[in-house]
Amino acid sequence: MSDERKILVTSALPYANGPIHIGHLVEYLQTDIWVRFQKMRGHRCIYICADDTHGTAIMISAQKKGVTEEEFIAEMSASHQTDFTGFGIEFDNYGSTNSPENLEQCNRVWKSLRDADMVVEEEIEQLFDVEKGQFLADRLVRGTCPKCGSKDQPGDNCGNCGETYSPAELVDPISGLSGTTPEIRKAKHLFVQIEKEHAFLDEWIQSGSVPTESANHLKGSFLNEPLRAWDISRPGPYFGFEIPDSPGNYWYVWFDAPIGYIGSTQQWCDKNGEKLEDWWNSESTEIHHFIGKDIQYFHTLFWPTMLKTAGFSLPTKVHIHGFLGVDGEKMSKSRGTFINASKYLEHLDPNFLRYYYASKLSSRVEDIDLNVDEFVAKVNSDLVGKVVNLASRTAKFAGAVGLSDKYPDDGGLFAEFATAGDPIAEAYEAGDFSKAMRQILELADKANPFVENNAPWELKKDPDKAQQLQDVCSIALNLFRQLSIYLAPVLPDIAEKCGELLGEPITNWEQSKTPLLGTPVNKFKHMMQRVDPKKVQAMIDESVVIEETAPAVIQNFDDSDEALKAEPIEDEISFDDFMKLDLRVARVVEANEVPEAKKLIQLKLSLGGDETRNVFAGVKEAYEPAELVGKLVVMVANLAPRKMKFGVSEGMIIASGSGKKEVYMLSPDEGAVPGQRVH
RNA sequence: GGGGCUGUAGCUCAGUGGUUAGAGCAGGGAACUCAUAAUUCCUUGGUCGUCGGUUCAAGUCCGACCGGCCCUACCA
Repeated sequence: MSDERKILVTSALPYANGPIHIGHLVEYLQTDIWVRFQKMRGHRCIYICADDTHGTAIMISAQKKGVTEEEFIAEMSASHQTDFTGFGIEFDNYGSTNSPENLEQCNRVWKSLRDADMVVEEEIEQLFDVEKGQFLADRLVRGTCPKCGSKDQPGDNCGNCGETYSPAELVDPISGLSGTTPEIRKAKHLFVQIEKEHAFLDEWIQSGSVPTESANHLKGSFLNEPLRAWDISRPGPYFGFEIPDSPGNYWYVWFDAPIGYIGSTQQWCDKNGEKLEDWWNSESTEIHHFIGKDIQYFHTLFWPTMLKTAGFSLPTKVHIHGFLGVDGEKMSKSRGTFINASKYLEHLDPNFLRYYYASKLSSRVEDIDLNVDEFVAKVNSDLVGKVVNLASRTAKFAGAVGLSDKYPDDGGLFAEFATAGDPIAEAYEAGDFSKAMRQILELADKANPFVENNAPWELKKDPDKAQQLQDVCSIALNLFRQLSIYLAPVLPDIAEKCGELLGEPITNWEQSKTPLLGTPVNKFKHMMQRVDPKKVQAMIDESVVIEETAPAVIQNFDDSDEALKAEPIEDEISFDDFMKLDLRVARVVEANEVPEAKKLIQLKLSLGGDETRNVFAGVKEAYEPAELVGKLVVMVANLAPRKMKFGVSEGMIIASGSGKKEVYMLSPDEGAVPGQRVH
């Protein structure tokens, strides 16, 4: 450990629009473990994070709550930090993107982009909500497609004809904020031409700073064609920083968020008498970002481009992780598996989750699954049964006499454990925590048989064997101490308790190489409770989100509000509006496989007599063509025809569900005949 | 369709081209009682998705196919 490294580590900045949940924690725990590991190895390592506080969503949430944005983000930041502290996540600095330090760094990066002639301006026609006094993001506008006349289309492209357009081209646009008709206003937007750095990115992506699988993905997608200029401005009002040389315009939240890494570092430097340049402009400092796969292109395309242009160091490594699932499914509020950090802490020990995640995380960009049964079994069996048990079963025999003065012959166990420290450290370094945990548990599996074979409980019965008893316990406790050192990045609490038990704090990895001798052994206290499955269940039960105002009559139905939340009810329409929609009962008379299509089935629908329609329906994953023939369905009969890849579709079948396999066609009760109108 | 990833025991996963493919958990049997119904020992269980190819040698490399996931294009 001669070469001390200087390492700056970040986790993605949590957005100040909601509480921390167990999905977020995959990232923060992973990063915290890595940072603690580096610190134990004697490196200079700082962990930098901040709340990501800007953007439209924050404005809307603050408005809803009736507080200022500043009040809103202050409260959220406090809540985030409480959660992080509760899980033992220790930042060296936790800042905010809404800070003077960050503004200063944004200005600096911005000036560099200007100087490098990376920024272009373009007038864009955008819709303005007069009532709310703000420009509307594309997704906040709906209206009629200018090309095909389909109603209720989003502001960026038509779901019907596929035409892309600007929201200003929509016919009869409606604001999603106020429901009023917005007016067209021109606004100047600023774009960063990252295409200018395409060659640099091609090379950087392959440099080893990005996981291979991500590099391959980027190479085959974004980098395979010219990179689109990045729209980094938003017209006011917008909660963010106003662009100094473009009054009335604000930096888009994704511009100032990553710069928040630097801004928060600046804050830390100011507090600690350090120079920012030593961390962000130094070849001897490593920079490691930990992020989720969903935001990789910000961190692997835009971010390096910004850093390079502004003369900052490039990331040494971008560690990318997958998403968290629970029991094989996405986290779900209705199932109670969307668990907030604070809710977890009400019921369970944070160390359980720290260990469980560590035992699942690898250096690959893979989703991990929190299997509830496995969670209980693994923590109880590995940590309580094997590791902690080692101390629990021997400490009290040694309490009276302490540890032996001379390390006894243990058949090479201590030396073996000490040697194992190197591969374990390698696994930690690579982010392969699951491998590290496996190796540590292998050691624990060698320590327990040692105790078994030397039966201290038998030795205790014979006063002549007192020395032997002390020796056996000294060995077992030293082995336990080695395990605690190796687990310390994951389980700092266990390391601390081990330090208390044996009278010497655990602070450094190298302590695993030398046994403790001749010191007293303190009274053993339980180091970790077993996981109580009942508490896990209680946590899940309390996390279930149900409809608040369910009328008494339907209380027996436990339908969740998930579907409604996913797609809120549309604005009110008049009866005339409704009558424009011509729904008809139709019979499927033909259903053909479209071999090249992934989602579509070609249907011939009969409205009775000779009236038929050719319809492409996106139900391939949910229905077999054969089972559809003869079926009565409900179709939109007067929908404008749409040209699709495999032909023209002349209508739409009514179905519910989120798509893919979750598609449920509606069919009439018996007696209905094709051609009948539905109203 | 294009791009990326993935398929090893009931479950979660290891397996630098080289002896009869491993671990943990779960299952079965026994021992022990120091320990938080902890521990230890023994044991059941796999055509390594399928088919080809390269090689003296393939779970491992290559190709095709089949299945799963993600992004994207066609969810009227």
